[in-house]
Order: sequence, then structure tokens, then C-alpha cells
Amino acid sequence: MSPSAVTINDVARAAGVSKSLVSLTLNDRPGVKSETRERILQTAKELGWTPNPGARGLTTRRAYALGLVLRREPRTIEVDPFFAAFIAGVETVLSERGNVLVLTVVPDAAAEERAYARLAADKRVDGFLLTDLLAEDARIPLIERLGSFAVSLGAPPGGSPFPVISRDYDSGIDELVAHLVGLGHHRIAHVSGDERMLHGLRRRERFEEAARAAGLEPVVVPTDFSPEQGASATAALLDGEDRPTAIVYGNDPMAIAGMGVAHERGLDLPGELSVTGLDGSHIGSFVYPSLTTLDNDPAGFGLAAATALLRLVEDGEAADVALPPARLVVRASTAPPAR
Amino acid sequence: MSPSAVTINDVARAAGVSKSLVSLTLNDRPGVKSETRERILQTAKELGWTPNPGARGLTTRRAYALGLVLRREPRTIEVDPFFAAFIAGVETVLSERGNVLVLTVVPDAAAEERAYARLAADKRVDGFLLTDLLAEDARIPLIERLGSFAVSLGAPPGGSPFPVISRDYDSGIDELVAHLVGLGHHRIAHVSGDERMLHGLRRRERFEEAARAAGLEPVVVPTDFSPEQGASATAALLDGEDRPTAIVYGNDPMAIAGMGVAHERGLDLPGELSVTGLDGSHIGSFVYPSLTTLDNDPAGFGLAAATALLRLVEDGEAADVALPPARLVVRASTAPPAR
DNA sequence: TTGAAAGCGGTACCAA
DNA sequence: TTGGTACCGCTTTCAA
Repeated sequence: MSPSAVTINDVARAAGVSKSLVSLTLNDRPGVKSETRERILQTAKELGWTPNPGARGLTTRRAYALGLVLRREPRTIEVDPFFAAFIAGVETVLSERGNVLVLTVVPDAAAEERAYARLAADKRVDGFLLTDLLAEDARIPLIERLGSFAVSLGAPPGGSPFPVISRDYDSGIDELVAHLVGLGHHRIAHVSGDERMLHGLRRRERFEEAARAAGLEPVVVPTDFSPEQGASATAALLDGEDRPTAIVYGNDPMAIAGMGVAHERGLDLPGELSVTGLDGSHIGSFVYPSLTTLDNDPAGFGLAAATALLRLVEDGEAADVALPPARLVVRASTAPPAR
Repeated sequence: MSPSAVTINDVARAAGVSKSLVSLTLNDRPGVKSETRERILQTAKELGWTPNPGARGLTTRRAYALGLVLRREPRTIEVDPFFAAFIAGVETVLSERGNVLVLTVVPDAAAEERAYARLAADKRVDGFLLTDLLAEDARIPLIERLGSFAVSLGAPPGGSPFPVISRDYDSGIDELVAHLVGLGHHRIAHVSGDERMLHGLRRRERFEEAARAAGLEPVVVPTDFSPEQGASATAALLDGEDRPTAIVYGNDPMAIAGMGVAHERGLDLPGELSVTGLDGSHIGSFVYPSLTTLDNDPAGFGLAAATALLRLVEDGEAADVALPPARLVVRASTAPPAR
């Protein structure tokens, strides 16, 4: 009934050979006469047989699966625009290699640790994709201790035993600041994301460097990357003295929330306030004014990360990957300051 | 090294019993003296043993995993705000029962069918969570044919052999229309979502009924649920004659895009145009004006769906579930028409 | 180049 | 209440 009732034995019998030969053939191993090999491949296809990963893993000690554990506040669980495309990128690699993605969403650090430990111990996955990297990320030593593998999006400052997939965002931030300065802005603020996160911190640092290099005194309001805090940071900036004429937000959702606050106060955007996001999202092109931002390539990240991780799992080693640098996407939310 | 090097044999040896007893104990089966049972449980805990799902599944014919296949246009892959919380809800159920979620994102119908077939044939999952239900959804007969299980979010009109998780949205739409009518709106339009999708169609139908019941002539512009089409539908409505004073969008992202278009045309919101979303998203409270919408409970859906599906897989049957009705969330984007 | 048999980590049946 | 053993589907020696 269930189409997969067919096993290696069925194939062996139908092809008139032993299980061993079927196994050797399927795994592209030498030592099978090419006629036999053809016949086996043929009948396997006819029967629609595909090896059972569970049974296979019992001897190969593989799960043929990769894990992604997302930690998100239950209060405001809503995943960044980044992830759908990231997962789709991962998927393109996995599906053509018979692997699968195991996704887990956890509410806090304790549950997170349990999730990694459980997935590794039960051999549910062969390795992990590490996103939202923290400066001192406990997951890296944890995964080492668990005897599993990983790749990280971004390079941990302390170094990592695992491959790193990175993308130059610094030059994009330079460009973005130059763009604003070129428009005539002198008071530029940055509503930064969670600075315990590597990309939040790095963006903040680079923003400050770029601003100073342009002779400006950088103003930074740190947040946790949530729209809420993006909104309150904006309110603080707009209600304070020396109101900025441009605000660079750590991500698009915060920029959108910030625009809401500015509109609420009756400001004309971008005339009285220029805003930019970061990590360009789809919805960013449809708000008013449409959002200037730095693009990102979540699918590219997913593809590179999955490829490297699979390679690490299979060959025991894999190289770091550097993706093409982020690019500036100029839309309608930035303009010369009206003054 | 890897903590899970410990197997049932290790536990049996350490407890001084046979594998069989360990297995019986772990599966809460009768016929084990309670002292022995205690001793086994104790040593299992000490050794940190947890049964290997792959090996287990070999005889039980279970994967101890559920599947979620998402079909998304590669062009504009960005997943609805619904999914993160939905998955988190699923997770709460799965994690405490030693199950896991396998997530797949596919670009088109062909890949989708392959994904279901593969997941089922390879016994990677015991059943599927069906979201974004279509009016005539080919996935239901497909999954039956594959000999697997499913639960669907929403009730297929043709009926379904699988449990249905549903939530009354009709009364919410009635409330929403009544809210607008109460404010004094006479020309209310609906930018509907993809009408091949069950919830898109149902919302449209109910909107029309509610409008007619209030003595209004409903205007509907169908879309595919994307912000793009939300934007272009809005442009068409605003530029046409007999411009509506209120627009009900099929989801929040379209409403946000629509507000962008209205702002771009210099309209004052909500004075000159009231707008509402549907399926309340987090970001919707931070745009300007903050979005009136109908709430949703993605986590509740996830919890109910996973519970029912697991029950179906284990007991061969599970009842339908009706979640509490959607409620109106009135925020700042709706007001009396200025005229 | 091929087949037989053992073993991976469990479950299930049967006899003790 | 217990232990022995066959077996799940596949990979991997090892002999033939």
C-alpha cells in the first residue's frame, strides 16, 4: 500500500542478485560489473526504491538531516524576513542530496541547550546551522562537546573550529553612511540591534567608524532588534534635543516601526527625516516611503551554509565561505535634509 | 565521546537485565516488576540513555517526526508572519513527546508533490501538517495514496478523511464590517487574497455577505496575498471612480503595502481612508496608523494541529478541533470617513 | 565480481 | 516476570 513498502531485498530479488550488490551499486562503490550495476539501477528505478535513511543511518551513523534551532521570545515570536529565504536556500542543497532539515523553535536558552543536546544524542541530525551568532556563543563549545558538527553565519571573534559563512557588510555600511552624508546629513543616528549578537555589534561599530571618518559624532541607541524597541528608540531620538536628520536602523522591521513613529509626530518623510533599514526585506519596498536599505542574500547564505555543513559531515572538513558584499539599495526614504 | 554512544545494551548490562526488559520499561509496558522497573529507569537516567529513534522506527515503522511542506514563490519568498508562531506551537507538543519537525520549502507544485512523496516513502515523517489549504487540494488525495497521515488547517469543502483544525473567522468578519459601517462607511472594498486558497475564498464570500446584509454593494479586488498585488489593487481602487472610504485587506502585509500607496497619493489615513488587515501581525501595531485587524492564534493552531496529528498517527483516529473565534482588534487605522 | 553473514539499536514474540 | 532470539532495512566485512 504505502509505496515505500519496497526494500532492498525486493530489489535484490527482482534483479536476481544479493543485497550486498544492490547496496554497493547504490552507493557508487567499485567492484560491481557494469552490466549488473545497470540492471540493478534499472530495477531499483522500476520498483521506485529509495533506501530508508533510518536503517541506513544505523550502520553509517548518519541522520541524513541537518538541524536549525531558532531561539525566539514567545511574547513576540515572529521570525525575521531573513529565514524563509534562508531555509529555501538550504533546501535546494538538501533535497538533491537526500537530506532533510529539522527545525526547532525554542523560547529560551535552557530549552535551546536541551534541543541541541537532544537532537545530537538521538542522532536526529548530523550537524547544525548556527544563525544569530552571539559574541561569546555558548553553542559552539556545546556542539563540540556533543561531538556534532556546525557551520556559523558570521565569524565568532574567539575563532571557531567550524566553517564560517560570512558576507562583507562593512563596505555596505560605509556606502550607506556616504550616501547620507552625500545628501547633506550631519546628524545621523543609528538604532542598533541587539549588541550581544555579532551582526548587531559589528554593524554598530562600523557605523561609528564610518560616521567619525566623515567627521560626524555618531549617536547610537541600542535595541533588541524588535519593532517595539525600534519604535521607542525613535521616539527618544525625535523627542530629544538635536534631533537627527537621518536614522539608520539595524533592520527593516525596526525601520518600518520607526517610520510609524515619525509619521505619528507629523514629520514629512524623507524631507524632515531620512530613514534606512538594513538586511533589505520584501515588505520594505512597499511601505511609504519605500525603504532605502542594504540588501542581503538569505538564499545564498542558506545554500553556502548547507553545502559547507554537508561537506564537513561527509569529509570531516570544509572551507570557510565569503559571500559577495552587501549592496546599497537606494529607494525613497532617503533625501537631502529640508533645511 | 558523543554522549549518545550509550545504547540499550549498555543500560541492560548496567542494570543486570536483558534488553527486552529495558525496552518494555521504557515503553511503559506491563509485565515488569516494579523494583526492576525502578532500577532500569534509574540506570537509564544515570547513563543518560535515550532510545535512538531511527533504530526504533525500524520495527515500529514510525519516524517520530511530522512534516511541514511550504510552497512559496522563489521570487518573493517571505513567509507570512503566521508561520513562526505556528511552528513554535507545534514544537511545544513535539518536543515533550520526543518528536521532531521536518520542514521543507519548495518553489512549485511539482517540487511539492515530490517532497511529500519522498518524505513519506523514506519514512522521514509519520504525517503532514497541511496549511494554505486550497479549495480542491490535491495534497489530500496524494497523502492518502502515499499511505500517510495529515491534519489540515481549515475544512476542505469536499470533506477530508483527515482531522480538521478550524477557527471561526466568519463572525470576526461580520464584526469588522459592522465596525466600519458603524463608523459611517458606505463604500467598503475588499482586497481579497488568493481565492484558490480556502481562507482567501471564505473571507471574500463572508465579506460580501456581510456587506450586502448591511445594504452595501461589495467591491472586491482579488490578489495572490502578496504585498505587490496588495499595492496594485489599492492603486486601482484609489484611482477608479467611486473611491472606497474603507478597504479591508486579506492580510496585514497587503494592508501595509496598501497604506504605502495611499500615503504616496497624499491621502490622510484614517481620515480619508480607513484600512484594516486580517490575521493580525506583530508589525501591524507599529505602522502608522496602527492597523485595525482580526487577530489570529498561530501558536494555538500549531498546538492543536500537532496534538491531533500525533493522536491520529498513534491511535489511528483523532477528532476535529474548533479553536475560539477570531476577535476584532481595533487600532488607529479605522475612523469615520471625513466627508 | 559475487553472496553469506554479522551487526547497527531497537521491538516483539515465545519459552522458561 | 524474565531472557533469548528473530527481525526491521541497510552497510560492511569476509570468503568464495
